Amino acid sequence: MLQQQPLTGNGPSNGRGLGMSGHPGMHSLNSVHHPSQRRSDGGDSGLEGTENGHENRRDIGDILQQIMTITDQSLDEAQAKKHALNCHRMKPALFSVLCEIKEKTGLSMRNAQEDEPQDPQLVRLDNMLLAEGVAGPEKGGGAAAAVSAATSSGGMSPDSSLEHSDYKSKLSQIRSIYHTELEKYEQVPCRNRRRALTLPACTEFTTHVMNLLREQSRTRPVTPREIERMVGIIHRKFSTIQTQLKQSTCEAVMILRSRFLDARRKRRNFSKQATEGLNEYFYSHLSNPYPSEEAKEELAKQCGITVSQVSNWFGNKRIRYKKNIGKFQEEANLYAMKTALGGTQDNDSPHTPNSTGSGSFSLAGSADLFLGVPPVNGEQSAYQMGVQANGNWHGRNSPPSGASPHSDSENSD
DNA sequence: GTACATGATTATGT
DNA sequence: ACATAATCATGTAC
Repeated sequence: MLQQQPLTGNGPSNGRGLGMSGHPGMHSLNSVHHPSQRRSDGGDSGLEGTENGHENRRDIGDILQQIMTITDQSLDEAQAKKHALNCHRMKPALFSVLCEIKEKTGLSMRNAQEDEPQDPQLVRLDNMLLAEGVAGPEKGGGAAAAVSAATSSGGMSPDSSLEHSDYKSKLSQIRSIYHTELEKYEQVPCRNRRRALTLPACTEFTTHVMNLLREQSRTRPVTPREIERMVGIIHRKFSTIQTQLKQSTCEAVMILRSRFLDARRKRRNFSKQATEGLNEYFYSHLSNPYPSEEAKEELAKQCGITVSQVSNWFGNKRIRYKKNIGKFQEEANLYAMKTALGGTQDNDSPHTPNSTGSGSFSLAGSADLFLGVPPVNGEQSAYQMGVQANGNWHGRNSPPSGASPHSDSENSD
């Protein structure tokens, strides 16, 4: 009676009938749970018309014998034999016993670590890919946003648009490779499989293995549970591949990004015209070399650089000039001359020296002031005045405090 | 290879 | 937010 239970077909319904379609009772035997007694007598009196254990034992011996010799036979012979065995009335019983033995040996349990909790590393990778604009929806601005985020802090190099598009194209290359690959490995749940026109490799492979195992379960003990486990293993393998793909994609993006940032950091000297324009402005506003925002914009346009580059340049120039005025005398002279003579160069300037505290510096007005003064001996030349009167420009907030006799207002012209 | 020039970055102050 | 000062990192001349 115990043996009867499996036959009532209460086993899991998935796997049912697969590859066993021609064998009534087979599917239920596949999922037999405690048939241990069955082996003891080999009886199975419940099985279709078995008269006695004696005959059964002979049957089984016969079957085993046939199985043992099957590999020695030709393909055709073996095929025929397989079919015959398949139809043998003892097959279901034997099958279930073999399955049970297999289950007990733990053979099929290998690699059966179930549950795969969401890997935190994978989550991180996903987030990163999303942030970099590789994963997620293709929004034209994705890559650009990442780039501008990366560059917003500092000034963009003048050819940033070039590098920009370079970065973008490289990133979209990575993106497309990533998606092509990911498609292969993505596990499309069987239920939604119809959605995809081309099956991802994972699903295809899984289906293939499942079919193979089902087919093989006709001739060797393979339980549906085992098939399920195998599917699990395959999925895990594929998700490992997926993780690796994500990892290397992240790496590629990082490399691309660092290269881009490096390129941004790379220093390229400004063109001669640009330096000239900047110097002209600087020396013609020596008393207050703080271009206003508009002046900076103007200069940036004129020199083909960015506003922040202009700011950098002026920052560097001021500090370096102040540090070593003597060294810059010749240059100052030159530009003063230039400005005085041609003046053409529209540093025309709205001489908009930065509004902040402009009033305080009037020491040496501007170009015109040091025009006539040859670079005497460095230290005392009129050029320094802008700086020297009271130490430096940044006293510009503090009133001249007597240090500058002839000044009360900034008059750059 | 070295020294210097120069654009960019960073820390700090206002 | 902007300026300075120091520093970094690279370009360039020798």
